[in-house]
Amino acid sequence: MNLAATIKDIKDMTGLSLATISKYLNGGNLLPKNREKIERAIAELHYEVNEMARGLVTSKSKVIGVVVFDIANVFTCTLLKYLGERFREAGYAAMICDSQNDAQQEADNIRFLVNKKVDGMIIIPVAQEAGFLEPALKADIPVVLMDRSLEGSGIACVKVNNRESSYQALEMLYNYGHRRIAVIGSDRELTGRERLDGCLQLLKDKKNEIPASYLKIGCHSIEHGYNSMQELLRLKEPPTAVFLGNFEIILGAVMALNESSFQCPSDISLIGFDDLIISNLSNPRLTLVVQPLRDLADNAAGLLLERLQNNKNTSGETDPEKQKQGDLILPAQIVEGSSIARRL
Amino acid sequence: MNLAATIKDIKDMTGLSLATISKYLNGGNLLPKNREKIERAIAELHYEVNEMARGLVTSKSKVIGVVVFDIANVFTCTLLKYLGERFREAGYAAMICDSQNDAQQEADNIRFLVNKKVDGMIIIPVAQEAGFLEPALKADIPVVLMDRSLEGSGIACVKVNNRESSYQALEMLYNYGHRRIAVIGSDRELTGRERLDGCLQLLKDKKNEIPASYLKIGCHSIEHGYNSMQELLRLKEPPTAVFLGNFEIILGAVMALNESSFQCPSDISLIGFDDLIISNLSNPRLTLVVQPLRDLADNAAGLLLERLQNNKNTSGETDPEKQKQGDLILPAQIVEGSSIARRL
DNA sequence: TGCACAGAGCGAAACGTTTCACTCTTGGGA
DNA sequence: TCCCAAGAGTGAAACGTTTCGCTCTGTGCA
Repeated sequence: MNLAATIKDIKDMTGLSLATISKYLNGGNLLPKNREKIERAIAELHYEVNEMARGLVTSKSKVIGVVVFDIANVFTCTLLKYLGERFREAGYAAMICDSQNDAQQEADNIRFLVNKKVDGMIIIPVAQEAGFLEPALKADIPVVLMDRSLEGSGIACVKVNNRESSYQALEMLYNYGHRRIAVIGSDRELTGRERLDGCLQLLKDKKNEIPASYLKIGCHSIEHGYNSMQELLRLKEPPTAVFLGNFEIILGAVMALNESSFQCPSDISLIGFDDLIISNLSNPRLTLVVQPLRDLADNAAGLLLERLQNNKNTSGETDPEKQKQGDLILPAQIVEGSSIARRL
Repeated sequence: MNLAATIKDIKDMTGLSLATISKYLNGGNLLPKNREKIERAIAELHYEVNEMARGLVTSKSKVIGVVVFDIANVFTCTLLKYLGERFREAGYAAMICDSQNDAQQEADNIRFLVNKKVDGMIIIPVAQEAGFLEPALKADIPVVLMDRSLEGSGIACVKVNNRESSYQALEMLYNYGHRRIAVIGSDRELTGRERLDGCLQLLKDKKNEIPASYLKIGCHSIEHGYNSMQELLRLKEPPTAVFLGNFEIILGAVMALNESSFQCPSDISLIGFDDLIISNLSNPRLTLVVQPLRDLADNAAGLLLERLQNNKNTSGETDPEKQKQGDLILPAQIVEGSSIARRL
């Protein structure tokens, strides 16, 4: 039916040339009289730029691809929210792809976004090697990682100081007088390994040996948290404090604890890594290592937008030295609840 | 540098015409020998279709726009996950836009997606009137709503039976012997109003009058839940049971309860509307009205995909009667925890 | 042997922009 | 008064596909 108006219709209506109208659309200088004419025509015709035609010529889409390992969790979607805000301010839209924790799908996502000619990408990766990024790098699309670095890839990653924060979390337990400290964590992703590292380092530094049964290493899942906590509580000598490696583990562990006869913090103290919102639900309120999600998103978005800007200026001739930026590591913050008891 | 290969490079390499190669790309019939030639060339050149050029000609993008009122919550992003799965299966990608609970931004999002020439839209709206959808409807883009209908708009909405489920939830409290029943809810969105309606209807049907102070009507926010619960507990005669209208309200209310000396369920019983996952954290486990998120997403995606299919077949000549579909209403399910005590 | 027809391939136009290189106009300084 | 530069506008080519209407080839049947 009524096909969308094009620049040609404006030309017919105003008598101006395509080039002039294009100039107007892209913010060039025009005689006020012509400017007015065009504006009237646009209003009357309800003209809207056809982004595909524009994209075809400029090979820019004003779209940023965001690839996340799993979209259905609070960590991810809060980041998405903040990222979205930044991009929108800068005139970019976000195209969000969920990898569903599957490396194959992640690789597909990258290819898909390359085809869509996104101008840049933010990625929270599933894979542990940078190979899957090749299509993007080949197409000269700037990439910024979040949360999980790809070691040795030379691709910048914005993340939290997992190691140091976990160290501090365990230090807190230690300073409260705890010696029988258990750790439920994951060694499946870098993030988890870094957190484990931090925990083990503190124990080592304090020469606070713990039995192997206190070390529950699996993946970041509700199940692992649930089972591990059950096992810990069943021990002849259960720990007096437990470090919970991420949101899902907290969820599972608290569930197991709630079903048991143990009380927090009188019987068992808890400190968790991740989300703030959940601490509202548990009683007592959990003490948590909280990631500065807003800062993480702001920095990642800023880094990417800056690159997009630079790429435009230097028209591709980017200094390879500048590309090889290291990680940007932000401090996490311990927010105290009342889930840690003092032991003397 | 190495510009992406185009169909023309394949032409040069194979000696075939552009039309033939295009035919190959779109699944037409070719001599095996030519098919092979093209495949070899594609592999060698790492050719990938330029979606913008294709889109310019076909004015199809194979992208579905998803506009959500707020991206940073479990309800939304779980839906996004399921929707994404369906769309991916059907060869579509999702472009997700966050309206941040702001009608202005929502209208911008619609315009943006129309410009991006998305093939269809799924919308969980902020606005209560359908006006903001005009750009999409004008451009003949099929739209399916979720969770919140736009009354009188004639646009299909996939949602849960808020009224009936809330009715049943209150009935459950009533059947457990509760008479002093309070309701914390929202009248800001249709969803909230429907739930309130259901609650009030049960009270009416049972001729179970409650004091005005038991009716806490505000918005779906943590704050409203928190403040309302505090106020209820401070009453001379507090309720024995409370209905919590959505996830955020549950969060706030449980927080207030945890800080008080009241115990659930001995002092006060709870039933909440929304998310399953949170019930794992609270102690005791909450009894909840749970929405069938997977079904909601499957149905919404199915409805939209079907329309896209039909539009293609009939090339625009859609029966206006068919467009004016009513809402698709799915039943929610009450999942019992142990947050309701028996009162006799 | 001739004919019709289906299948395969082709050339060129079209999609709606941007951009390059050019022309025209105007006004100010020498 | 003349000249020049800056500013404003223009026509045409280009971006990488799809698609329309056409031609060519070869097969099977009468």
